[in-house]
Amino acid sequence: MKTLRVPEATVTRLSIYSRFLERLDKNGISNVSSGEIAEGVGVSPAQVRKDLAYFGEFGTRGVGYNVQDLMRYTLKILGLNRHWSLVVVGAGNLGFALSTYHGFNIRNFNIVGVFDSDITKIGKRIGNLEVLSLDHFPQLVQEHDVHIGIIAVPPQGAQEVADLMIKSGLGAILNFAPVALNVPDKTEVRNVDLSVKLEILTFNLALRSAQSL
Amino acid sequence: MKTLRVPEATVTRLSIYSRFLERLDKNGISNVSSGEIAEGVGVSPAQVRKDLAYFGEFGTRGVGYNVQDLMRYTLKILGLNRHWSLVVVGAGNLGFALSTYHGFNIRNFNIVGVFDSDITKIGKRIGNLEVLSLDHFPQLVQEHDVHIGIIAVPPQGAQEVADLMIKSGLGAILNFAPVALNVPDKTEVRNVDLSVKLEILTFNLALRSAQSL
DNA sequence: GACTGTGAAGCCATTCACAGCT
DNA sequence: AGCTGTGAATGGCTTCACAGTC
Repeated sequence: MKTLRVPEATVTRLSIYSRFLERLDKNGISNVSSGEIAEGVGVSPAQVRKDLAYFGEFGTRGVGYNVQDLMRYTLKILGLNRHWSLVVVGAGNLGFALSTYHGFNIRNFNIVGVFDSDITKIGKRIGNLEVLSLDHFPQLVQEHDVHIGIIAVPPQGAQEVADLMIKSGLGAILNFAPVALNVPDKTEVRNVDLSVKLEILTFNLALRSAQSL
Repeated sequence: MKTLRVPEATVTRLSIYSRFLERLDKNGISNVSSGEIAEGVGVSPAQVRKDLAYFGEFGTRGVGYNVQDLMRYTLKILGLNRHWSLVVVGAGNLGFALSTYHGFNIRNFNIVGVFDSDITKIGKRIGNLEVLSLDHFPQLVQEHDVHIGIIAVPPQGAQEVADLMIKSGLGAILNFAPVALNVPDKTEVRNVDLSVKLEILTFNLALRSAQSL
């Protein structure tokens, strides 16, 4: 088997390209060059071409790329030629925001369950869902063929939730809790750490004011 | 002047180390080795030492690092030896969640203003803040000496908000809108793109099921 | 003996530059 | 002439391996 080794940064940009292409398509633009994509998303043209080259030849020399075709290819590569059901654990403010985040729907993601261990939150309505006790977690995951879970609980509870997710058969976790999760190799985990991003900003601001002394 | 060129990945990890060290400190642990830090946050021991080496020598050979000292150093490096006032633009679900996110307070970040252009949201209470019209934006930024703004509006409005932030004197932006912002070089921007992270997961899940055919 | 600090090596991602096609 | 596709060159981050210190 040809083992496709693609840099994660490339996958990240592919996701961004695909959204940009959707925008072009919606605006009725049918052809685009690597330079225009680069301009639109803030990378170099060579980078765009190299990224796409990992997956095939999608363009026409001298002309560029067909927007609709390339859009479909990128979506397919990202696995977005199907629906994905998601579950969210944690019905606090962040969990609520994620459960109702419109950006997910647009990209074919569907939240099918929201869970919390806090008895005061169970039964609460979020959109057309009801917050459930974690007792129902494994069953709902099975019924809806869920593969991805989102963790939006405080750090102390995150590992326990991850364990439950893995035991219930999820293959991928998006973790918003600021802790390193311990999971088997086969489980894909990506962290979104809100404070870290802010601290990159403060680092740079602090550096800058130190330099101007 | 010695120009300190530090990889962004190093800054990211520094932020993670510092939080881990806070946890150790809270648990009364006073000494730690690079191996223990590595274990705790999921990187290699050499990486930990290399990262710290960008900023000085903080350990004792044969012994390790003093937790409290190293914690303070890392916080200082990240610019967290002071308070930072933040403003959030966008009082939708995401803006609301960010405005009330406890993780920010813990790290010395303080949300001092939440704004929206939607007249139905203005006046709404979020914690002890009131959602304000953008008319008040420049004034509040000045009064509270704000340097960092968070964008939590739909993609169409993001660039306009960024322009206002820059005109009002902010030096750094954390952008949750899934678009590339156009800003002058001096303005620091970092993007948090929720869909992108999910799509890295679907990419890997799709890849995996393709490989097992 | 244990663990840090660091030059060197290795590895990976990005950029360059140009051949190839329309 | 214009733009893609790609091998080669570059640059940057991570890992290695060991000298230095307690």
